[in-house]
Amino acid sequence: MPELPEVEAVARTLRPLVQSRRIRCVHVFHPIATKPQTASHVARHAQGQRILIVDRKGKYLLLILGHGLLTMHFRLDGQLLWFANGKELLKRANQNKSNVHVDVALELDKGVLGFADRRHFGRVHFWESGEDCSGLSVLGIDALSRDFTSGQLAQLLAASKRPLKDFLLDQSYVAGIGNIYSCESLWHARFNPRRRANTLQSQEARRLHKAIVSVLARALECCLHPAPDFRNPEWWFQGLERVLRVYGREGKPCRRCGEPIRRREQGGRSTYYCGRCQK
DNA sequence: CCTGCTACCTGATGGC
DNA sequence: TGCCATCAGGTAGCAG
Repeated sequence: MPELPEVEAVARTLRPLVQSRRIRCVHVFHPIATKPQTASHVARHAQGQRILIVDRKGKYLLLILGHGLLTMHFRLDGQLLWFANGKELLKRANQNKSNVHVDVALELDKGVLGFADRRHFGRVHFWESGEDCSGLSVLGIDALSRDFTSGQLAQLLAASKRPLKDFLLDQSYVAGIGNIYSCESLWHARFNPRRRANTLQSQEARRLHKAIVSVLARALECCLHPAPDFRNPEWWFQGLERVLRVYGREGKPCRRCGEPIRRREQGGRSTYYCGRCQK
């Protein structure tokens, strides 16, 4: 569940389920999911605490506890699951037959929250303070926050010589944009992904800002309708293809000018763009 | 400091 | 069918 809109939809859906619940017990089925922290570190510190706030920063989901916080990062494929109680968790999770994979589970005073990622890229960590989490403290302006204005974006762009695509993927400038929505934003704003950030005029920065905000807003709407269904281990975001204009459309005609969409490796990732109308 | 590359993992898909 | 290569929405760590 990768980029900002997906994590935001998860945070909003999760909030009423866990806010002000107490964590009775932490089960770490696959300790790789807490690396480099140990399973017992996470379990010991989280157990017995109340979840005060469910928050999101960039692509991080935060559970603010009475003391310290849990961070969850889904990387490429991580997801949340929900079980009625500990009994149901143990019956269904990680049994050969059931095929329900769970890496970490928080048994609450009502219900069980599971964190699952078969690929084991995703992570659950405990921190005394958010500042201790390097991935969190390095984040720039959150793309959904009020602070993300076109003026702020213009300033950041002016200070970077990197290609726009790389700039947008770097979470320390603007947090939350990933491979899909960077492609989408650049397509909407009609910028070539290789264009250098500091070559944008202020008018152009405004155009990019508008594209990012509208792309993320539309994706968030899509992610919320229907909302994630944590009870169904098969759940995933539906209908994103509907809102995507360029990502994954290699060879298909550009929806603006008809030119075949190209795919190119940039920064080790696939970038989709129109060679004719993105300048 | 900045930038670019690789490793980290598993599963789905498509060509032969 | 089976086997192999390629691809996947992300980031940490390291070398230059």
